[in-house]
Amino acid sequence: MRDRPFRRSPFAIDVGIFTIRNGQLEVLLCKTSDAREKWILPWDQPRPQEPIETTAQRIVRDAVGTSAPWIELAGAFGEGNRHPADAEISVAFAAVLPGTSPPPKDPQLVWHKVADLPAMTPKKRSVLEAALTAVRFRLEHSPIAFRLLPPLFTLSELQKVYEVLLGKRLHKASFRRSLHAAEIVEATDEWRGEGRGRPAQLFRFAPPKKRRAGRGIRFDALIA
Amino acid sequence: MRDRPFRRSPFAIDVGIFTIRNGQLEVLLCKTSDAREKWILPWDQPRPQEPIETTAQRIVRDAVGTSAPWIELAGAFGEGNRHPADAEISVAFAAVLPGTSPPPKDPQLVWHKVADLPAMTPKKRSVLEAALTAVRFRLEHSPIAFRLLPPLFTLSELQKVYEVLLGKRLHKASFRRSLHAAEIVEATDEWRGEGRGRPAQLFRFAPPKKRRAGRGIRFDALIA
DNA sequence: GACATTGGTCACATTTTGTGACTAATTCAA
DNA sequence: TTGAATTAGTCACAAAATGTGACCAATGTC
Repeated sequence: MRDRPFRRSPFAIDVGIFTIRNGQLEVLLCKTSDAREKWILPWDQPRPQEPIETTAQRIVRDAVGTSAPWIELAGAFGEGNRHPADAEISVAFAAVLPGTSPPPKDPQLVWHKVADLPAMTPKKRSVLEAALTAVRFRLEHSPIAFRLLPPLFTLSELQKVYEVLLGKRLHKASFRRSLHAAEIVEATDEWRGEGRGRPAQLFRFAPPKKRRAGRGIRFDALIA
Repeated sequence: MRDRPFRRSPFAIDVGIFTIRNGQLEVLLCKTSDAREKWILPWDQPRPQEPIETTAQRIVRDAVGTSAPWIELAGAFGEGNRHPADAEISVAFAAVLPGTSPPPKDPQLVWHKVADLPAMTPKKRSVLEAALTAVRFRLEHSPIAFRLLPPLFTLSELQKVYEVLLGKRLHKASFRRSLHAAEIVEATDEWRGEGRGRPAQLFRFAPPKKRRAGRGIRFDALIA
């Protein structure tokens, strides 16, 4: 995010950066210098010739020091000149980071629980909603959940990520059965003991080679 | 689509307009004045203060006289000044029309079978691919298939739409069972005889009131 | 050692889906 | 007029996927 863009540009890139910490979904917001304590999403403008995905990743890097293991287009908005740089159009991206990522580099950047957001303008808020919707929506088609975890993780941790994103409890046996059937995780020979309870085996994400042909139509997934 | 934009604007809206005619998926393309006979998607630039969804619908109306019953954001592209109006960013929408829609108003606009596309620049082509992907991808969450049909349709027609979009045959009994279970169609007391064979009952789309809570995770829908 | 806690698996009931075969209503040709 | 061809619509059963409770295993705590 820059205070003085080196080139005036009529569009802006906003990025909703999400992570899970302490079992809660959080988003990285930026405090404005505005007296009314409004918060906005990290943003910037594309440099000349810069692809917008590159801009989005640059915004993430500027905010937390590393690029996001998952990032995707979430929406586009005509803004009516309300954006900080008077952008007429803003393009929103959604990104996720592992919960183990380093803290923000700028004190104006603060992680906020998605369940307890601070004051934002309705417009900013709706951009955030779009990013959040994109994350939840792509959950079953993109390996988002795995990107919210470090390379090695336990199956309980993975299940917890799904539970947080879906907002509902899952049954352990069902969850693991689907996981193994899809051959989407690979067991390592490492185990982790986390204080009390039996130690858990560590797994890594195994990108699927070939997708099985999907089954019939699911009309019950239709909205409106 | 305008030849001389009344306001220079650095971004453009492209719309992939799809329909199904004669059992084939088709897209509406515009012939450029270029000697090399390249084809592009219908496009325009937003007017001052105009929301981009409005621009997209205006492009559809200008092309075929009616607005699209379904239209949705499909992608955003940094273009590196290759767009006809030197746009740096183009926002792509995907739209569908019933196969019964009137023919294009401009002779430069021609329906092309998606399975047999004419010469396009790689960039334009990838925008079209993005629009097509958006249609296929949203198929199970948006009532797209119903928007490709007139208000009253037979179940065989609906099945055919799904088969064309999915690129595979479906089993009649399964298809209808899912359809009725989701209460997504409503029988009318009209019937239509189409030459030979038993007449078919006409149905209308019944927007679902309440979604059933989805079942477990489908890891086999994950890509890459 | 008993117990609480977390990980991991199993078996079985229930639900959903795949599939072929069947009946119904119409047109067309002999 | 009859029967083959064609398209619509339904049924029943097999196969597969999912929901669910119970169980055993390994660790820390008291």
